Amino acid sequence: MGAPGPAGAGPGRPGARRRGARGPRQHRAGDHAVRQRPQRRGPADVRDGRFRGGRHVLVVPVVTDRVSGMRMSRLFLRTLRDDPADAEVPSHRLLVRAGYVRRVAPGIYSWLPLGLKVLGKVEQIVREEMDAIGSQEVRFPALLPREPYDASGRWTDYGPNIFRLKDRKENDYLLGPTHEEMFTLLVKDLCSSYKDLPLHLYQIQTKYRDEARPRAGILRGREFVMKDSYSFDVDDAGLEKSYQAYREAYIRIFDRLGFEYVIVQATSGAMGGSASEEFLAVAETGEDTFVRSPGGYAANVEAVSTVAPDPVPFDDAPAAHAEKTPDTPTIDTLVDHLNEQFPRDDRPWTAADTLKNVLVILEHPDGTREPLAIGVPGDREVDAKRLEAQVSPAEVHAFEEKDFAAHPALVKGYIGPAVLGTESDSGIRYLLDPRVVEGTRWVTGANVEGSHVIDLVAGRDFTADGTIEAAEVRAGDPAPDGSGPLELARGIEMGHIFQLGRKYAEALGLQVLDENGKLVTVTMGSYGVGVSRAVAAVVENTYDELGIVWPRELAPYDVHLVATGKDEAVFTAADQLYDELVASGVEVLYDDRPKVSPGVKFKDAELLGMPTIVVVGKGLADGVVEVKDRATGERSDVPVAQVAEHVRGICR
RNA sequence: CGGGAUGUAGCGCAGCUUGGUAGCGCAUCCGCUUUGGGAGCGGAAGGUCGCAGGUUCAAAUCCUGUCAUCCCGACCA
Repeated sequence: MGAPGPAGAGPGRPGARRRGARGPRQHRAGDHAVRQRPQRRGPADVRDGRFRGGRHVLVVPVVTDRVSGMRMSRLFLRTLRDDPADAEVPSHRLLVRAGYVRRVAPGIYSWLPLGLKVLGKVEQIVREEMDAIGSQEVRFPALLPREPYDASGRWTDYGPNIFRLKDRKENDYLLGPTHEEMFTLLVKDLCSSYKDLPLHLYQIQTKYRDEARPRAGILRGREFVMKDSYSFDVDDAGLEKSYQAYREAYIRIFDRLGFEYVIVQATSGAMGGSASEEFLAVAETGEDTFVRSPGGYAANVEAVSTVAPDPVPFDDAPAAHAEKTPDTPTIDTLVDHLNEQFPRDDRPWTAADTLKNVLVILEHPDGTREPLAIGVPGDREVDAKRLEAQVSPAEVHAFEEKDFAAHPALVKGYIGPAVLGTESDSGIRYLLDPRVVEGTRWVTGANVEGSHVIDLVAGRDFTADGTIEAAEVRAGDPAPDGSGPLELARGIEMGHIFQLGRKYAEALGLQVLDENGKLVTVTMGSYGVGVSRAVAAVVENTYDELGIVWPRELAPYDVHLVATGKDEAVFTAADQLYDELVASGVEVLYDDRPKVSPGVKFKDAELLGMPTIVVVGKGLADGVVEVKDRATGERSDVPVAQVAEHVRGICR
C-alpha cells in the first residue's frame, strides 16, 4: 500500500494533492525511506506545498513554504487567552487553548493542524516499533456488522457501551470498540496450518465507545485512536514468546514517547485471559490507582494480593461471648462502646479488632442474582473495583431493603458469621478477607439487634466458603513479594498487554492443523496502545504554568522561530535563518506575523510548546540570536553566523 | 445511573433578585500610533438569550416542562 506514513499527518493532507502525487511515487525506488519520515522530506521534492512532478493543476492556495516549515501568518491556528470553561484537566485546557484540538460533541474532538501532526508522530513511533518486531499492519473498518460480535457474545456483553446503528434494511451494525473478532475471523479465513504461525497483526484505528461519562477531553473520549495488535500462536510457549516480544516493543514505544510510566501487574478484566500488564503514565489526574514498593513491585490495585499473616495458636483463647452493645450499628460506635464497657487490659479496641460483614448482590451474565457476604477487618472498606475484578464477569449491586426482607436471619448492622455461608440458614456464600486467618480473634455481629460477639476465633468458632481480595489496599500495606511497604499513586492507562488465550479462537472456531495433522485451537495475545490518549498524557506529564512542553520526538515542530522588532532587518535575518534550517531538514514553525507585539509572540511560543525557541530580535543589533530551551528555560545568545549550525546540533 | 452546577456573540463572563433599548473583556475587521512579555486611541461587524409552552400590554428576567453540557462517584485504550 502506498499511503504515506502517519494518517493525515504527512504533507499531502488534502486529497487533491495526494492524488496528484501518487502516480510518480509508486514507481520511485526510494519510496521506503520517504514513507518512514515524510515530514523530513527535503525542499527539493516540493514547491509551494505540493509535490513536484504531479500532473495536477494547482488549485489549493499556497499554505506552506516547505514541507518541514510553516509560517504562522498562514497557519490555521487560533490560540485562546482564556481557559475554556468546560476544561478541567491540564491537557484538555492546554490542547484547546493552544489550538491543537477542538471539541465537537461530548468526548468527540477534531484535530487541528498542529494536533494532527503530534498525533501522526505518536502513530509513527508505534508503527515503527510494531514493524520492528515483525507485526504487520492491517486496517479493519470502524463500521462493523453485528454477526461476529454475536458469535463472541460481546454484542450483549458490551451492553450500552457500544454505538449501535441500523442500515436501511434494518440490519444491525456497530462502531467497533475493539476488533478481536475481526482479527480472529480474518486469520481463520486465511490460515489453516501451524506453518502460518506465529503471526502478528496490528492496526491503528479509530475506536468508538459510548462511555457513560466521557471526560477530561482527549484523555477519555467516546471516539479515540488506538493501536491494537494480536498475536496468534499454536501453543502456550509460543504465546509467551510473543507476549515478551510485545512487552519489549512497548517499553521502546513508551521510552520514546517521553513520559514517566510504570509497568504494573493487572487483571485482564472482562476480556478474559491470564498474564496481564498495564503501562501507566504517572499522573495526578489519572483514573487508575496503582501501588508500588521500594523493592520494585508494581501493580494495579485490582491485582494486588494481600499478604496473609501466619495462623495464630488459639488453645488459650477465651470462649466467645455475646454482649449487649445497644445502638452500635457502625464500626465507630461499636469501638467507642467496647472501650467504654469492655476495656482491654493491654490496649484500646480499634476498628481493626472488628469483623465487618458486607452484603452485596451479584448479577451474573445470565441474569441470575446471587447474594454474597464479604468479611473484612472493620478498619477497611470493601473496594468496589477490586471486588468487581474478583467476581467478573458478574456485576456488583447494592444489597437493598428487599434483599434484607428476603433473608430474615440478617439483622442490619449486627450481621455475624453464624448466619453466613452456604451451609448456614441463610445459604448466602461467605468469603473472608485473607487477613482473617485461623486463630485470629474478632468482635462481630451476634445476629441480634444491639448485640455483638467478642473473642470469636476464626477456625474455631466460624469458617467461611473461601477468601476474596476485596478489601481496600492502603499505603503502607506490605507488598506481596516482600519488597517493602506499598505506596499508592495515580496513573493513566496507556497500554495493556495480556495473554488472551483461546477465548475468541474457541468462540469463532479459529483452528489450525499442527505437525501431526491434528486440529488445534490457536492461542492469542492482545496488545493495545491508546494513541490519541498518549498525546494528552504527554501534555499532562510535561506541561508547566506557561503551557505545553513537547518532548522533541512528538513536537509538531523542532523549532519555534520568533521574529520580533520593528526593524525590517530582523525579518530579513529570520527569513534567511528559516530557509536555511528548513533546507537542512529541521522542522520549523516561523512566527513571521507582522505587527504582532513581542509579548504575544513569546506567550504563544510558550503555550504551543516547541522544544526549542529561537528569537531574532533586539539582539540582532549585536549580531546575536537568542536560543531558548522550552523545557528548562535556559537561554543563550548565539552569533548569527553560527545559529543555524547550533540549532541543527540541538535537533540532532 | 446517583449527587452538584451551568446554558446569554468565536472564547471568558455580567445582566435575572425588583419584567420595559442585550452589555463587558478577549478575539475578528478598518484607520492611526506602538514593537522584548498577551499594546493604545478611534471606528465597525457579530447574539433565535438552549428549546417548548404558559403568565403579561411587554419575558434573557417570572412559572411549567424539556433538552443539553460540565464537574464529583460506579465502567475503560
